[in-house]
Amino acid sequence: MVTIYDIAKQANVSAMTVSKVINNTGKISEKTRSRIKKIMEEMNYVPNSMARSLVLQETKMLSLLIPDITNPFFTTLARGAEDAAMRLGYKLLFGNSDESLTKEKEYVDMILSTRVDGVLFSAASDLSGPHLQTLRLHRIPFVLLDRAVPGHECDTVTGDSREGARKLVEHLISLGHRRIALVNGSLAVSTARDRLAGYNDALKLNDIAVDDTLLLESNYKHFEDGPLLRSMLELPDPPTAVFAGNNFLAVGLIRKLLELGVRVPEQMSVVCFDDLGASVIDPFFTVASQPAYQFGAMGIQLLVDRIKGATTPEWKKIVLPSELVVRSSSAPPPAE
Amino acid sequence: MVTIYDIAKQANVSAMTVSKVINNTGKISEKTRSRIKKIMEEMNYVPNSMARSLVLQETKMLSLLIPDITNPFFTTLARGAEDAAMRLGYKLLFGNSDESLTKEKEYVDMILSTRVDGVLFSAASDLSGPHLQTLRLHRIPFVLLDRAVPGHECDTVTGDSREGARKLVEHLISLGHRRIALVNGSLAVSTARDRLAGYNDALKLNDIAVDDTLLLESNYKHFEDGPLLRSMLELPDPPTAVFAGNNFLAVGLIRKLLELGVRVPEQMSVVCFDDLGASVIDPFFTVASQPAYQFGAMGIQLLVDRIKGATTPEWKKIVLPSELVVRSSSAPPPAE
DNA sequence: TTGTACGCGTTATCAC
DNA sequence: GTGATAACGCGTACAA
Repeated sequence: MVTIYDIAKQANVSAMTVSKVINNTGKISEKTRSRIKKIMEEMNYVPNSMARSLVLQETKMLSLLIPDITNPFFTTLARGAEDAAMRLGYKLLFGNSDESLTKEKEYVDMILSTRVDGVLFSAASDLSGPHLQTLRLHRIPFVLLDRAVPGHECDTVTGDSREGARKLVEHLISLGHRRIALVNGSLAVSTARDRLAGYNDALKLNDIAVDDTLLLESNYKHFEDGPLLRSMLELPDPPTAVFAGNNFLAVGLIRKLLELGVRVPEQMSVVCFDDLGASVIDPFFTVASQPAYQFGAMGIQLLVDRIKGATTPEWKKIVLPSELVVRSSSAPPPAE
Repeated sequence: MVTIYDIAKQANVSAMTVSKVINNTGKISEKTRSRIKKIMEEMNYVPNSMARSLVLQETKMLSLLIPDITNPFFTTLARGAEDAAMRLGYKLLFGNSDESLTKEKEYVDMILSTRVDGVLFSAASDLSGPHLQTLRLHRIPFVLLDRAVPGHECDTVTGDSREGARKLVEHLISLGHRRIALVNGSLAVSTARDRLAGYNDALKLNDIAVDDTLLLESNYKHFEDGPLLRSMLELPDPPTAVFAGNNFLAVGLIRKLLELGVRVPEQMSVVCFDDLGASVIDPFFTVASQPAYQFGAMGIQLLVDRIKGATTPEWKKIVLPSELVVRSSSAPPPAE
């Protein structure tokens, strides 16, 4: 491996002069500068970023922890973070916790030993609290993305889940639905709680009683509660519409409905949070679409501001609006 | 930041003793070992992996470069790579080249300066050759994933694109199609060339003449050639089926067809390479499905073998089979 | 404008 | 069993 010393020897200068050329620091005559640059080219020299980090006490690396790398919401968010990071001169270390606390912990350990300058953290659930404590203990700045963690004040970029959920459900109500089910993610995740709250808001605003038998708590990765759905459909007064907590739940739900011979939207309307990304043929779902790319981009911006101390001490809370997009998965309830 | 010396001082031993405890190396009395461990806990000590890498001359990090982080094929591949890497004690540094040579180069530079132990490389195109040269020049082991680069012999994990394409097209032929269009990715990408070859194989085997007017070279990210498609449909003898080079092309194509009022599969059959992942509602496409997760997992295995010198000198070429999955996007051609 | 001495946090070697 | 020393590749402070 060619080092700064090899270059120095070749150029008949000290290592320091080479270092100064690399970093454009100090005064160097144009002549030696270009001579050294040429030699670096010829010898294929690449600075060792670890050695540099060791002395500089910064890595110029940020870490992005997401809970599901297969979900288009998070991959789009990742693209936003990646672009912003690169633009600001940082590298991004991706981590995929797979909604698992164990994996998340492994990534936190790696983050600590790698000494990244900051973390963009989309928590697996409320139980991620200790992981945030660990980061704080080690003075690693972080920004929470998409999901808040109760009891942890910090910079955050979240969506307006409550608002968005209310709009979706009111859309259903305006179509004439009054029996509206909610198939949600785990209530240990803040967005799921907010979406439930928005759902409740909408019902209350329209004088519809909340019926617990219409509430299903599943998880954001897969819809696995076919039997519960079936018994919900067999209720004396079954739902005519379902609000799914995220895109994957909506997909799983629809698959199950198709299997059960329930047509959407003729017999059952389905709406959901988050869009489905590029791989969908016929935009079909009525959704509350979130600006995923912006989540990542703004998160990085916030994080870098915090690292550079360019922010006021109080925590910044950015809330990104979701947009109600009405498509063909929602329609008036079937006539009695 | 607490260092090995802080621990040593607290424990009244030398830094060396602490190091030995950390790495379970050398002889240490059980008593001091547990005492030191306890102190490390209390002081929240985390080894600095950069300092360690500097002296050890290895980082235990691998890099994965993929061309499209929004494509389910590559995210699934990434999951496979991630799991395998973690299992073998390596961290994974993701890079998303976005099918862009410029971004790819930036990632290669970062790879060099980070001194990763090896690279899993899914090349943007044949033009990535120089990037591979760079890696080789710096003696960084790499494994090519999914896409070969002509003129670069190395370990590879690829799919049987030619075979799979032939099977897909023969499936169409067996349904009665004889005018079969190909909407392909850039021919600067090896898989696109292989799929074209498989397409040609199938036609030749069945005595169907290749008609250049039925060939469209687009790109794997988006289908953007609506006008060309339209003129193809206005041909005196238009195609009755299309073979799309990958999943995103198929989706873009279908969207365009819907727009033009062409029904699939009644008026036009569509088949494609790669499946669409978890976010698809009603598995619809007839596809050649590739074991994406395996691509990543086996790639890591190969790479680590190579790093450890556990492999024979000759290059390993793993070819993963694709599976023809017949669904509802393909049907006999419309009766004349 | 250029060079010297030192330190960043860790481990290998070898002596005690 | 334990410890002193040097080395990994680089940048800062200070001299020259």
